[in-house]
Amino acid sequence: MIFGAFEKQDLDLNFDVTVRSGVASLVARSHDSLRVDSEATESSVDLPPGSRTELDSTGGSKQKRKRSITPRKPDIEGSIASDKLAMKMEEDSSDAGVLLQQMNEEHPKKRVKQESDAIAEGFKVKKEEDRDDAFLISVSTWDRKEGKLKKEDKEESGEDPMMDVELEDEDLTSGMEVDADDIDAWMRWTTLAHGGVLFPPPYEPLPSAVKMLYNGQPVDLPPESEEVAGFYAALIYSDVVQDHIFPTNFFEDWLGVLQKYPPRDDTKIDNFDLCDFRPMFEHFESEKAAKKAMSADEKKEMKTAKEYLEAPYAICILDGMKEKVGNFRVEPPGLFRGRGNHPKKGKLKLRVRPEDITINIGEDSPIPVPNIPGQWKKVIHDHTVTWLASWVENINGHNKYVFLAPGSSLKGQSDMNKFEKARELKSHIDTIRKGYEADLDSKVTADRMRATAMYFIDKLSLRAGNEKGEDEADTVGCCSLRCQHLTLETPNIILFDFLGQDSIRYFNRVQVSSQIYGNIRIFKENKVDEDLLFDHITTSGLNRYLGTYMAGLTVKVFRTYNASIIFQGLLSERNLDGRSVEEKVNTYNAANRDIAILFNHRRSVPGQADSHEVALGTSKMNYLDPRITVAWCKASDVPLEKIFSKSLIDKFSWAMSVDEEWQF
DNA sequence: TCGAAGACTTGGAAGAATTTTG
DNA sequence: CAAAATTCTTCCAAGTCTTCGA
Repeated sequence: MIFGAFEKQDLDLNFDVTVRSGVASLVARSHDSLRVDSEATESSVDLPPGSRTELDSTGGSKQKRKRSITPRKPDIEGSIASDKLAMKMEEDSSDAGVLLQQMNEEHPKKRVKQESDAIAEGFKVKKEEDRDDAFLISVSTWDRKEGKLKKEDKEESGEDPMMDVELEDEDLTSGMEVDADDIDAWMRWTTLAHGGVLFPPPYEPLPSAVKMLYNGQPVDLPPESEEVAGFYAALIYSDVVQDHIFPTNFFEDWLGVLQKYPPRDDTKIDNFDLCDFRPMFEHFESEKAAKKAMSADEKKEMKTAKEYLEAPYAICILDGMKEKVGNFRVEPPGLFRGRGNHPKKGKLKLRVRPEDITINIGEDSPIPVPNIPGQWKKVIHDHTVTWLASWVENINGHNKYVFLAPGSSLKGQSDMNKFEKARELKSHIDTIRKGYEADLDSKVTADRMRATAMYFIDKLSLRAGNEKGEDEADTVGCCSLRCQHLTLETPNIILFDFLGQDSIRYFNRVQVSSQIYGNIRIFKENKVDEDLLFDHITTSGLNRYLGTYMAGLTVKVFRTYNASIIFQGLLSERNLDGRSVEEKVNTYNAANRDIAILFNHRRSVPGQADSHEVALGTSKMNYLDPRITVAWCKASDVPLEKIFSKSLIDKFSWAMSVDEEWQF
């Protein structure tokens, strides 16, 4: 009895695309076992009952819940005081070496690793050295942050005069009694030095021979409007432009720019159909070709120059440790590429200036100087957040942040916390399942809806499904499912068909109990297609309910939990004795694939419109506890590099030391 | 109490780099 | 060897969930 089968033809609308190594179907027979059938490999595996709830004795340290108390935040906002301005780093000295030196002078007790030779030369650091170093750093920082080391932690931070100031400040200004322990819990760093963000180079006007045509005639555009025209010109043959919304939004915004910066030859542009961007497109193409045709040496030289330019921004010093920064390059202007049917796609994403950017940095660290003219919007010293810089993008008004790289200790710490929380769910899952099963026939509609939603979240790993606005793509998750997204088929089959995150289609035919089936029929009664299926529940209500079972439990934890526990079960079922490394890797990938299919992780196949294949990377990156993989590799003698790329090994450095017995 | 703002994780596309194939 | 295929990295959009503020 097949439950929730992905059928080949369901994976895309018009094309017969082969899902190459297996179409898996999730088979749920009872709440105690989930089965993943891999049709193509003709193998089916069952998790032994109980394996999902097996308790683990190695349980990690209980992490203190971040912000479990809600005292008023200390006033952390700073200003660009004139004396600080004087301390600004000089353009060519704002590199890691200088940052390190400063940190050493100001915090002599925070032993900053002296690597003057390597770091002073920044970009010249050899890759291998760099990696070893990063590994050492993240391990030691991680130790420091372990809950049991908190005492030491406190003593250490006590050495920093700024911490004392913050604490006193808090005690004075808030009526609430907050002990130093609590403050400590939501401080994410003590000292932080960094080089700010790297702005893209200013726009360079096209050669005068390259002009767009309007009504067949070349138009002399000023650089400001030429730049925006160029954004569109680069896309004229691409798929993103082949609908109505994109060009319409582009044209509207471009007309706005043209009003301010009209053609110098007084051409009046008001009809999009008369615009011919092909000369610009061809120019870009030939530039691309020229770049491609460069000799290997030239390419290498350019790369080195780029790394040299970026070196001061690529790392920061957090609590005395060198850490990689993630997205230090400011997003260049362009046309907004919303996914799916986004009503704002094609709109102009403006160039970000220093005046748009808030810098978050340690009080004692030199304030970086922007690499283009201008002053930062403001400089703050917020120890409770992990971002180095932020700005508001103009399309949706959302905040954007510069964070540390995935391999940093800060990110590694959160990542480990995430998986530890998922492991904690193991000891509550039975109670939770009993709870929602009992509520499936509740007389209270809200409870019955919540129970039914929980069933989908638990069994199908659906996302929570927060409410979305009119000015966003119409996508849904569990709580935002509408009647039109579920079709009932006899006997007891539910057909799910909706667009999830990134407008990826979720199509699944699922056999359910008559209780679930009946519930859905009731929830759909007297409603139209556009009505909410679960109109008596919300994501925040659902999360509040989950929180009563386990502190910090939310819907998303179920995804992490399900992915990791099922994956581990799949791996442990295969006896790999005497198999070649290649066969073992194939087994691993098959299990990974089953998870990716359950989670509906897909990517489009280049060239073939609307056709998708299973993507393994997302689950590996976000949902599968890396310690499962490390332990499996050790136990089965498979080099980790066969499974994790360099950047994943870096990201998961916190997980490398588990032994082969380790269990999720 | 509730909508908006804020902070962080999750996600696919595109481009770059590397490996395989012919 | 080149080009095709595959894998990895970068980019930045789109989620989740918490906190803020009226």
